[in-house]
Order: sequence, then C-alpha cells, then structure tokens
Amino acid sequence: MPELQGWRKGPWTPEEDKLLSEYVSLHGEGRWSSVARSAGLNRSGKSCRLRWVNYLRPGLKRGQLTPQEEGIIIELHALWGNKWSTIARYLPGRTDNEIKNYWRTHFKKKEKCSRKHEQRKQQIKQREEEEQIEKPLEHDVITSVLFHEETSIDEKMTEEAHQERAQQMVFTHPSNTNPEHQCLPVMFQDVASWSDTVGDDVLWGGLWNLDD
DNA sequence: AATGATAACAACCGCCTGTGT
DNA sequence: TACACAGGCGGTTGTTATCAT
Repeated sequence: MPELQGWRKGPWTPEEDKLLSEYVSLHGEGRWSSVARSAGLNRSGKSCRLRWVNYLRPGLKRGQLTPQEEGIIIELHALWGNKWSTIARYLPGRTDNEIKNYWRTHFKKKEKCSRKHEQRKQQIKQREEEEQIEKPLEHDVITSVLFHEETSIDEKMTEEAHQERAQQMVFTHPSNTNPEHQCLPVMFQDVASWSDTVGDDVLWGGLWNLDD
C-alpha cells in the first residue's frame, strides 16, 4: 500500500512541479504510479496525476471565468448535473476541479433562494393535483421547464441524448482555439446576457436546479 | 488597524470502473 | 470468471486572499 509507505502530502513545491513537468514532457502522461517512482517524487500516483491535470498541464487557462464560460457551465449543469469532467470538455483550458469549485462558491449562495422556491413548487404542485382535471399541456411543459421538476431531463435523458442535444446546437465559441472543442450549444451565447434580463429569482431559483 | 465573513483555490479521500492477468 | 490494480471522477476539506464592517 503506497499510502502506508509515507507519500508526501500537502502543497506542491516548485521543485516537485519541475520534476513532474520534466518527466511528463519526456515520457508522456499515464502510468502515474511509475511517474511517482521514476521522477524521484515522493508523491502518490494519484497526487501526481491531479497536480498535472489541474495545474501543470499545458494550455490551462488561469484566472476568472468569463460570463460566457459561466453561461456554458450553467446550461451544461442543467443538462448533466454534477458531471464536472463532462462539462469541462466543453470548456477548453478549464479543469473539472476548477468548474466544480466555481460552481460551489458562486452558486451555493443561491441555495437559499432555491429552497424558498422549492417550497413554492410544492405548493403549486399540490394545487395542480387538486385542479388536475383541466390542466393544459403547455402548462405542464412550462412548469416542468421553469421549475425543473423531480422528473427532470437529467433523469429522463441518457448521456448520449444529452451529448446529441448539445451537439445539435452548434456555434463557435470565440475563446476557443481548439477546433476539437469548437462545437457548443448555440443557446450558450445568450445565457449571460439573458441572465441579466431575467430576475435572479427566476434564474437561480427556477430555471436551474441548484440543489444537487 | 483589527476582525469576521466570504470567495477562490489547491489538494485529499473514497468510490467506481476499466483492464490486465 | 475472479481478482488486483491503476486511473478517473465527484465530494469534501483546508488554506489563503480579499472585502466589508
């Protein structure tokens, strides 16, 4: 058991970063446990991988996410939930860890609002059940979209269907230099500006299911 | 200037899955 | 087929920076 051998933990030093970068640039990614041994790092393979993927890998963007990236995250989270690595594939240069952290810090504060809404949702649901008889179809759809009911698209759609849906709506992301990742849902380009238009209550408490 | 609250970031942990034997 | 292992992923925690009072 490597952990029992006393792998180093905690923040990486510049020397360790250098060793890891040099080793990976020479031998490539993968075989992380042997990287740890061969590069002379007293780190677990997992730790090496994480450091490389989240920090040392070339092409990583640092700094604040743009409103556009934010919009993409919101939309993809609505589609896929906490599939951070899947979401990260649509944000070149951003890591799943970064997106996950961003989501937690930025949208956690909206939970209160979301809970308030949840109560409202229950009330509406109850009322609807009472008035079941003459409920028009459109009403169902709007309610489902706006309030992201328990039987959400997340549960109804398969991963493949999500991917398909995302790729059907294609546009070129301006910040994207990797042609492999230039296909993104067309709706994303409007999310940021649209979120300014609609109220916070509607956006955070209604459209997006913030409760994981 | 001191202090508390919050945001941002880095890293670890545990579980799951894929793959080789 | 069963098992062991490595790697990947999401959840969580700890630390540091920044802002408000």
